[in-house]
Amino acid sequence: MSHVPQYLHDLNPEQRQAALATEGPVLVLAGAGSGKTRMLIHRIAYLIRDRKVDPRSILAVTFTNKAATEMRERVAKIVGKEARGVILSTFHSLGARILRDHGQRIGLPRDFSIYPTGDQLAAIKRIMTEEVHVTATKGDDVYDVKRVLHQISDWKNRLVTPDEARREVAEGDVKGNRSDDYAVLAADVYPRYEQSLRAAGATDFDDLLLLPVQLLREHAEVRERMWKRWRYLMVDEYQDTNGAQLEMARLLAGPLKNLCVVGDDDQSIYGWRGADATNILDFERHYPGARVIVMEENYRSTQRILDAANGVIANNTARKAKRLRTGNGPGPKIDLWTFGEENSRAADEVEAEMIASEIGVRRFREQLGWGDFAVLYRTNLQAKPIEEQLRAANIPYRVVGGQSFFDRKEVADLVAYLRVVLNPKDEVALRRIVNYPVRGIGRTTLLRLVEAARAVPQPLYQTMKAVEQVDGVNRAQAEAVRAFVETMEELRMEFQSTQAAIDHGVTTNRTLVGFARELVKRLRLEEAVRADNAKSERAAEVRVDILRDFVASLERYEERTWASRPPPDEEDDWDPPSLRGFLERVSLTDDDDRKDREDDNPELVTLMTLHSAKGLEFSHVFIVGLEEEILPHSRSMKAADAAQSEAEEAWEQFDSNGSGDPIAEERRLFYVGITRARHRLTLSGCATRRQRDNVSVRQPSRFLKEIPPELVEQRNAGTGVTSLTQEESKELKTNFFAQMKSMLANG
DNA sequence: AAAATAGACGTTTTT
DNA sequence: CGTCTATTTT
Repeated sequence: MSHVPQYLHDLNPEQRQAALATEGPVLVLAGAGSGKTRMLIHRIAYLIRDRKVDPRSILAVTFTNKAATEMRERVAKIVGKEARGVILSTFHSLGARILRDHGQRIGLPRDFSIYPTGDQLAAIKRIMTEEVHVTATKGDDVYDVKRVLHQISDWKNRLVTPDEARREVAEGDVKGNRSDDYAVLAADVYPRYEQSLRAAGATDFDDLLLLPVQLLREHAEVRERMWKRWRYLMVDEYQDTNGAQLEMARLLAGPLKNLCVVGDDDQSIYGWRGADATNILDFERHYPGARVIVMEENYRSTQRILDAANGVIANNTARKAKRLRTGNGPGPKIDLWTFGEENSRAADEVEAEMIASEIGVRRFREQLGWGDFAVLYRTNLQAKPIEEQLRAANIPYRVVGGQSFFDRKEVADLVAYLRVVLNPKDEVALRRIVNYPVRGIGRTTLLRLVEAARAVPQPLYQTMKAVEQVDGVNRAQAEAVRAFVETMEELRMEFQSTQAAIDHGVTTNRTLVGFARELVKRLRLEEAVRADNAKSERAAEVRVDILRDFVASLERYEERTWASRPPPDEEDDWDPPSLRGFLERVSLTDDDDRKDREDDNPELVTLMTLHSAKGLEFSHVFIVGLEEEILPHSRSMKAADAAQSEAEEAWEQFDSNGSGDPIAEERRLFYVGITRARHRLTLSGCATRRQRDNVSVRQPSRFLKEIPPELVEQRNAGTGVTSLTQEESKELKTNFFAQMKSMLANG
């Protein structure tokens, strides 16, 4: 360490320390905006350039593909094309990769399917009705499929096997609470669900973590191979790891333990998905002798914004004490806006309009681009009024997240066909397409086929191939099934020869996209889409375009994969385009093509949830809907209440600061939102809000009073009449504003 | 088996 | 309110 390379002078002392600490376990507690990505990039560059480490022995895990891509680009800027060898991926993609290469050892086919959430629900629902014999009606409080799935997913994320789950439930020890009907039901469904996944040659998201852990635990040769391959591990956003990811990191780090984890316990916002902030808090216990580096210097925000953030987060106690500081100036005060109804327009509409016009004015006065602005909200629903007002004001915007392109019915149907072509055992996909487009294979016929398949048991597709041996299927129906199987068999053969040609480097004109187009044509999928939308010509064309867009994304995948082909001597990490590869991307990276295109355009106002905003920054940030039941969300409030009354029943002290406290997580979410802002932060809330067809009265978010009042400039917008009587609405607003004021006074 | 009509139902966050 | 679902009708 006698001489420090030039490029490391871009780092501050803590960042540099972290970048240079390449050997052994390292914990980097990196506050928001403290340049942790920058540190990681330089660390990777240092390993390659100065420690002469083979790039291929470096593995860096991030939480989103977007973060991984960005990191790769930035590393490439320093070290050039050598960056290619570094594996940068998400835990889930890494898991998929390990399973693809070694999953056969635990009985998983190479071409396994990945069930997205909708398919998981479909599978569980079927098990509930067919096997457990309970009525799975959506919304039914006792048998809500989603809740069952959530419980199973929670077990899987904690590496709890079906047997252990059953025991857990029997002992009444589910999540520290006493077990309820739900857990009992879920414990009943869990083993059957696992069985159906295995029978279908399928995994779900959770399996992409769980199965690699199983594989690594049980197969020493695989473990050792990984250890030999990856000698330097980095995990970003470590506070968001769940039990399975914790274990996967441990197994991969092996005896060498060159594991550098980076995170911020204050930004742990995925508890609902099984993430456990205790993982980062306990790192030093898990890895004795770990080096700990704290990065508190913030390069992003003004002092006022940081003071607000610090003020809010200080109310959480189960945390590593950190206090962000910055050399940036104080900056403008934080705006706090409150809205009431105005001229009978709902307050949330007024709020949205105000934000739209403010963005317009600021852009003009401060010479900014649209891309300098972001509007953040708790739930995707809240995007709607904002979108409407931005559109009305002719402000270009993009909405990040929300329902994915791949959840669109048109796309999901085509994906299902591709999945069956690749893996005919994939029953959820098969059932989705068996009568789409309509081909005379109805409910009854399907039921007979399923019964026959279960009786053997064998995959449904297998039974369909031998349809004439199934009882109770008449000739016309059998003919329909036979025709379907025949088409699918032809398509499969065609696919297999296409894939084989590609794999063997035969550069004929055979492409996957060519095959997909043929499939669409042969099955008349575009016609089917038009038929489904017969009422509106326009809607039909939009949907057909979506379908074509998806096919085009396959084409881009193929082109890009060829383009990224490395020189022959390092080709062992590269595979030619494959349908399996494409489908894997489709399920794990929510449509990166589209994101790439949008990110290239900086001239758009960004709308997104607080969750999606993590890791990003904007000059001007608006956080809307700062009301009780939105932030904190009503669901978290209910969960907190439930936890509290349970504790009271058990005569225990309710630990409102435990890292599992739902309200504390909501507070962190707010903290994440605040710290996205570089220059100016605007918070807003409504005194009333329209929901369904009635208007509800709102209370200001409790988190607002945690911001030191001297940082805030308050503005009350909205006067005039409402659909309520003038007096009522006036009173309502007076109350709201009075509350707001007293909070600020006491705060 | 498909279409049409009535009805319920719900609304967190996402790899 | 508007989206999806269940039931009924043809």
